[in-house]
Amino acid sequence: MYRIGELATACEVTADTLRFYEKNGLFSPSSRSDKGYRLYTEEDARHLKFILRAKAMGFSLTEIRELLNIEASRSDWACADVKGMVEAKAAELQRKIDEMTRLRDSLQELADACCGGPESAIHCSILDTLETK
Amino acid sequence: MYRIGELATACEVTADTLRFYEKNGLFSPSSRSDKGYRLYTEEDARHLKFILRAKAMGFSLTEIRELLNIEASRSDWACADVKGMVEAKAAELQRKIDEMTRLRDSLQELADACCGGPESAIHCSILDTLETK
DNA sequence: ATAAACCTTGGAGTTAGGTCTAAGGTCAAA
DNA sequence: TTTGACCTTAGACCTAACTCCAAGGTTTAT
Ligand SMILES: [Zn+2]
Ligand SMILES: [Zn+2]
Ligand SMILES: [Zn+2]
Ligand SMILES: [Zn+2]
Repeated sequence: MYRIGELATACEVTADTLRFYEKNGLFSPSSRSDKGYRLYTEEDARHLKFILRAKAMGFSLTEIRELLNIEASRSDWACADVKGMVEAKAAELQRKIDEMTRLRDSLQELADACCGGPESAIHCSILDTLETK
Repeated sequence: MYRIGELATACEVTADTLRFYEKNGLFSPSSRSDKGYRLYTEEDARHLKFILRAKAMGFSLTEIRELLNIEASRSDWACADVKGMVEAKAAELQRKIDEMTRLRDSLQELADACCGGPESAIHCSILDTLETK
């Protein structure tokens, strides 16, 4: 049995984060000590690692809650459901990547047009563009 | 002279947003009517458009405040300063793009390994990976 | 003259994912 | 036995960029 600080340290998060996850219905200790301390089992630890892996994959806590529901009763779901979630997330990420790429290109174009020299910015093409494009 | 709602409509933002920008030191009306209504000039409108263009380029309001300072006294700055800001922003964006691309690839890999079929997710490789990788 | 549409202010609420504080209880070591 | 490290709770605070509200004053159209 781990106490909250031990599990937190082991998983490189803070105890506050674990309490936050608990309050938000992602993850609770299997039991409490007689004085009210949270006690986590190895199984709880695996549970937390699942959450942290999903988070590292870019899932929001809300989405992780869905994944946990599926994981908790796998037989009620189809592979198609799970794959659908992952592909939707990948597509969402792709849209953001595209958007940011366009932005980066615009910025690079802006930067390329500026001489970048040490003289006064009175004639700076970047400011001119922002002012009047 | 535009009143706040007129300028907001013309620039496709809300009056609340303009008040918010004012409260945060980005942009104020040149004058007020005798009853206290904000009155904006054409110059103010250009000012706002500068802000909105910078925002569309991905600059935060804090960064836009800096850009506005530079724009307000161009001769105190060098092209190098301005170009530096823009390139730093482009680099920051690139880092985020790289991060998201890695994430997207991981998700795609996860999805590719799953059959995506209609049968039960008991054997689902996605959940297995999240559980035990 | 009155209703609709506008404007003012200060301040609260939103989202996401925590982070921190206060005030107190518990446990292990020296 | 007393320090120090740990734990408990409720609830406030943080960032970013708004968004909404209440309660009132003004302007415009009919
Ligand atoms: Zn130059
Ligand atoms: Zn320049
Ligand atoms: Zn399958
Ligand atoms: Zn599967």
